[in-house]
Amino acid sequence: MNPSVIDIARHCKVSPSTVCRALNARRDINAATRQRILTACDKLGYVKDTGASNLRLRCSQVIACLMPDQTNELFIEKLYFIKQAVLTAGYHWRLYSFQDQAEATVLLREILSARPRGLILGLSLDRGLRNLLRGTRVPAVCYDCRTPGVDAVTLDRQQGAYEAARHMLSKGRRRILLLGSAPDSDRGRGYVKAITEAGLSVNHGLVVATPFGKNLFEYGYTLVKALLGGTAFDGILAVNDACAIGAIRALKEAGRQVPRHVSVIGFDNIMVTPFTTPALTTISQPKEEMAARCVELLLRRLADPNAARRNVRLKTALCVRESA
DNA sequence: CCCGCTCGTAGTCCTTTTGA
DNA sequence: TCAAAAGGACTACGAGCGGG
Repeated sequence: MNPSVIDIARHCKVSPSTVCRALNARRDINAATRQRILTACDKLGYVKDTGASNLRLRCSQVIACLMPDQTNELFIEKLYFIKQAVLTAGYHWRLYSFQDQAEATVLLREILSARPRGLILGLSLDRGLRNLLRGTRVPAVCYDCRTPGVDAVTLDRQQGAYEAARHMLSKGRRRILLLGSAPDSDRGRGYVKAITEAGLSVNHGLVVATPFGKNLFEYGYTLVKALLGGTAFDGILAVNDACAIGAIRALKEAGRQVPRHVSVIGFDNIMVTPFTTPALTTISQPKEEMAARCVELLLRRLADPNAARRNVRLKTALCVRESA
């Protein structure tokens, strides 16, 4: 049985309230008394019962983050900025990651039962889960996804892809490969818009959709390698930087120079790109701003649970690194 | 006598368990 | 079935004490 503040108080011959003062770094306690209590906590193996603490305070200080499992660099960077934003706002951060919808459902129930102060969701909720969320009244915000009735921060990928494709067209590229995105996806719509605005028609042989997988470096590499034998292209708009880096490797192996022979634009601007692949132009996600806006929306919802729902849509920025 | 520091008492929070 | 109790952390309020 874990010792409680009462046990610590008894051991130190003070009251439980004095122990609480010591544990919570309050000013109204003598420094020597505080040190004596903290030493006793260490000695007796005291661990705060957060359930009881939440009970007393009527809320927890935890902002939970439920995100899909991913192993890519972008995911790590996203989490880093979300965590920083949560900590900066003075809350604790807990990450829960899921592999499929079934696990997400189980985790969401677990999260809500712990009554977090807020929730950052990396998935769209179905009707059942929306009802669950509404019942607990835990304020939530969707990160880069949408759920009816829930605040959201999303990214305008269509505009990003549109600007990227226009950039390549302005450099004289006419056969641009859309690598990893379907024509009816956000990126695909931006691509199609730019192509048609330039008076060209969309060549469906230049649109290759790939499912999101564990290793997009590999996808980019193998797909471009396979295409190089038969399909002519002078530009690649890749679904993300990892895919683009794989594509560039395949191009190099085939003796094609980037960007002299083929322009390549990735998506996401992961931190490693400028060091590993300086020639790669990329469409930058404002990850830090997205995280900050999420927390901002949560705090707003905490202050006014009845505030009108908001969807903050952020723009991408084209980071041009190539010279061609 | 007043003020500030330190610490204790009593009561609160809400859900689950227990007992009548 | 329903009321009461339990669980642990926390704080509002107030008391004791010493120094100016």
